[in-house]
Amino acid sequence: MKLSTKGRYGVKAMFDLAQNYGSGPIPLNNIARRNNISEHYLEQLIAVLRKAGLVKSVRGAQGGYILSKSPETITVGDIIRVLEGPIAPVDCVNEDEPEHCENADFCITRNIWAKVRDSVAQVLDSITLKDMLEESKNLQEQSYMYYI
Amino acid sequence: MKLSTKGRYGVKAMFDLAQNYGSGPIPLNNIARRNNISEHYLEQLIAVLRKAGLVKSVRGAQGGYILSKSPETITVGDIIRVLEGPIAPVDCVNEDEPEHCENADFCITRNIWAKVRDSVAQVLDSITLKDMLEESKNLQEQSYMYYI
DNA sequence: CTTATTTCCTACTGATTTGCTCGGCTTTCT
DNA sequence: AGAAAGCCGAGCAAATCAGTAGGAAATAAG
Repeated sequence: MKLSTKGRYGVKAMFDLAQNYGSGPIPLNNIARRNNISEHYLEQLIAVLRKAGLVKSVRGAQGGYILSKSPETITVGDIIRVLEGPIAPVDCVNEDEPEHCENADFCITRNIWAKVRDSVAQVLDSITLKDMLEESKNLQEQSYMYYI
Repeated sequence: MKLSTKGRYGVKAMFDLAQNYGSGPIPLNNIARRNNISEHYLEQLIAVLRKAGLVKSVRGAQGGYILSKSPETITVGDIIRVLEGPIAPVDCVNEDEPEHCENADFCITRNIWAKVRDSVAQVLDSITLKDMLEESKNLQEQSYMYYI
């Protein structure tokens, strides 16, 4: 039940882009440096995000990446699904094309995995990049208060 | 975010033992055959469950395995934790000993993974083997009704 | 006492996934 | 022209997965 670094790095990178939303294209090496991620590896991940239409790229000098939609319209679930595939603890409850299983109708464990899938999806789909930006602002205010 | 076969097979095997609870020790080859699992492989998994105290074994002819507690006191979460380790989509929100991360206090993504962990744990910890037995009975009744 | 049944234990293995690295090509701004 | 970026494909070491293989020890039944 672990997430791979694809999903983790992907969410970090997208959050970084959200924090810089409106400031033009952000070069990948900036994102990689700020988040301690190998630039070459992140390149492969963001290529997937680009092909899925979540980010746009600007080539050439002063180029970089931009969110293709505003932060409130992108959820963590969107990012995870692109990088990790459909949310499902086991293949027989896959969101897209559930693997066929002849005794699915009578399978008790299957119902459990469906519940897990739904609860994970509910959490991930309810959090937008904008929510994260706001939470980040709250945290900063709190730590400011702490030093008064 | 996939469960391995360890968790899946383990829950199936434990549910099988729950269905046979009170009928003395159940030999492993029966469980393996009923659930289409390699007996040798299941052997390794049930050894872990035994060492964790979830099942008891009876050696020798007419031996086998028995749940060490009644089905209503064993949750799916208990089984998964034994076979797959602590529930956590990433190590920094591990239930037992979270991996140290110096900027955990300011990490926004960390909060997301903690929410995922909690929602998964909530689902898995709320389902006991007895719940599964009852659901199984309901399903059987429904399919009986269907044929009247 | 012997034999069949069953658990217990250790080691090995092929396939797949993960988490990268390396090198080079193309585009575009200055 | 040159530097700064994205784009692309190949390769690779380590870990994990999902088993196999083979036998030793315990116990019930005959």
